Amino acid sequence: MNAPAPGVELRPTEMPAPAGAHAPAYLQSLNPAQREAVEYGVGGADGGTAAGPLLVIAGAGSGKTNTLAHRVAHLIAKGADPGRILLLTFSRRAADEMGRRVQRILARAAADHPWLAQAGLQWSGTFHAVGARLLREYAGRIGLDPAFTIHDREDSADLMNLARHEAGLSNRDKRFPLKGTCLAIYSAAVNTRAPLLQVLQSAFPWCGEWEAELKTLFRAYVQAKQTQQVLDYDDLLLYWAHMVADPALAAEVGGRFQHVLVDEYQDTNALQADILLGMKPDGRGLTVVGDDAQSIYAFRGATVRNILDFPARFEPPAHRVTLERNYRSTQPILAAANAVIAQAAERYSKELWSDRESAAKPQLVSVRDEADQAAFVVQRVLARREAGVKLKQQAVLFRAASHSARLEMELTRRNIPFVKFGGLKFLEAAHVKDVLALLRWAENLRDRVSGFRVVQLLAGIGPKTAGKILDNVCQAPAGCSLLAEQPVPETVQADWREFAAVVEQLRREGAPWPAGFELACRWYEGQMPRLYDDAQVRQGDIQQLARIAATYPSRQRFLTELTLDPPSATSDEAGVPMKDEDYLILSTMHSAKGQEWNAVSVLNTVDGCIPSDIATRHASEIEEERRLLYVAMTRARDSLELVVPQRFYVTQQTGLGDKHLYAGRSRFISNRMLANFEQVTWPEPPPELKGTPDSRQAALDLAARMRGMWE
DNA sequence: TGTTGTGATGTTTTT
DNA sequence: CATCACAACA
Repeated sequence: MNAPAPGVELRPTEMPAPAGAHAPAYLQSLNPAQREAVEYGVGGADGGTAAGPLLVIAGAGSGKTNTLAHRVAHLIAKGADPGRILLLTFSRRAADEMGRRVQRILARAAADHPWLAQAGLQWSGTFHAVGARLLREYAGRIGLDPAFTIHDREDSADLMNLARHEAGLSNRDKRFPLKGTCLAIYSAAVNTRAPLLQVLQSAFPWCGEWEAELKTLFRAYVQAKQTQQVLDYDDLLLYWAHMVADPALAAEVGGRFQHVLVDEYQDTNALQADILLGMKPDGRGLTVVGDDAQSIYAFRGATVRNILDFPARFEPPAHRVTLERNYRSTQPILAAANAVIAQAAERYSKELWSDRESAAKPQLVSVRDEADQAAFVVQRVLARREAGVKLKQQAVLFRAASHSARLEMELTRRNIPFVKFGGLKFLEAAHVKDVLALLRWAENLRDRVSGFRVVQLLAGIGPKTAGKILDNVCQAPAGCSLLAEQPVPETVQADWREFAAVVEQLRREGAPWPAGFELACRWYEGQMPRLYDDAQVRQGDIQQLARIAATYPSRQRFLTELTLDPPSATSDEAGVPMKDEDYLILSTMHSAKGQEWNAVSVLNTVDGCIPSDIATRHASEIEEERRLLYVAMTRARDSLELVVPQRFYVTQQTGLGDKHLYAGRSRFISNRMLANFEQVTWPEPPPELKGTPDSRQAALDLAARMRGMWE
């Protein structure tokens, strides 16, 4: 789908630092390329003056975060106003980390300029979080209620479903796409800014026949969101983009920020690119950083073209700096990772190198099945801990959240603490959503999805009654919600009155927080035993939520920030372990982005898992899976092992059968690459079998050869 | 009208 | 296995 990438010239990054460098002491630790990225366009009498656009191509482990942090600190040290720097990161976690580093660098610089140590970034976060903040501020001028609530993906899907039913699309003779699919299509169209038909043809070909109906549905969905004053994730970007498409507002919003810096630019989409261009049309003050080889969010509309085409979007083109020196991984690990990415259909001329010599190649470990895989990983993890590597410095990565189930059982059984990132279900649990729906409805009575959910929690109220109540409440004049006087069935009257009183109290002006949470909880706990058999277990989650709620200053902040930045980790026990406790990291490959560990184990390096068998329809999807494996491998500093179970169970199977598949090693580790790995079989084959051909191994080799015929 | 059971169907990654 | 659509019951 893509034209060949523009070549990125190799430049020697290992030149000695310029003699007699006049740079301040806090930049001495950087290599020349990094320093160029930090200092480009900064300087002169007034360092706050914004120079032309800058693109930093930063390979994995090339000190990208550090470089960006130095650039921010340098800008501030040279006179830029920290309150007028906008730093867009991929996650809240990344934003916090960046803020800490900037502080540290400034503290070092503060020896010369004591006032610097106080400077803190005020505008840093994800595109979505910054968008939400700007939209609330400008709400009055763009026709939004500043008290709008934000729907997460599931809420959005529920609203889509409502619209879907109302449009009469749910009972056709031919099956209409389900709510999740509808939302995915809508979201793809919004984020890629492409016409619906094109989105359908390229990504949802089986829904092509429904174009007209989908258009109708999306019109209804947008209408519903607007009357209810709710925004979905995409709206946070879409409204922002439209806001800066208006010249006057664009000048105002863009002018607030002297400098805009974007991290992980390879994972931004067309809408985000338009936002940046809207705010900084000539690119002055704009810095983007990323690595095309690590683009792994195409499923969310991200396009690697953003970073590839960035220079040419400006006149004169953006300045480009490439960071190729890797400080993270040992040379053998890097060689293996380079070999994997070298197979990519579209190659970008960038080859990472490291001077961290090591004799240890990454291992390709053959195990019998997933049980052995879990046992193997646990054994290795413990061995490394004995050797002094903290559990926190070790990570186990996998393609899909469910892949770690076996390992989690084993860890629990052996009392090894762990924290799992990605695939979090905490906010998706029905009871957590119930409580949030109550709070969100209290925040915004027009939010139909929340209201619909919470009202039906009462015994005796179903969809029909709930619908009527919501209609009445929405039509009531502002400020008088008439909650208590709803036409509920006789049997529900008492319960309803109690419920209405709770909502009224939550809505009262200046209701204290987190006392409001307690109030909502107390009511909800009364309903739980009736709703769930396992109310006891679920109550624990509610208490967990209460602890989280208590850390926010207000209900609005709590609701907004929880949907935009849900707790990223779960552990088996309630809550994240104590900070000083040691625990093993489990993470999806996606959530591992930007992180690094001393030791990394990759689970299920098997065709069907990576690449995922549901992502092999399109060549471009397979390419993304390849980059995903590359991202996983480049997280490792000293030790990397890819585990290949010869046999693994089909995760979702009917009944109690032991349906399993024999799958080969991931196609991304081709035979030619085997020299980059040390091949290990675990457990070690018993001595009497050594030398005799292992039938299973032989069979697999043949299979590989069959596949190789078509490479 | 509301709740509960049955059979069919999709199924990853995340702001 | 979880969700959805629909049919049967309270």
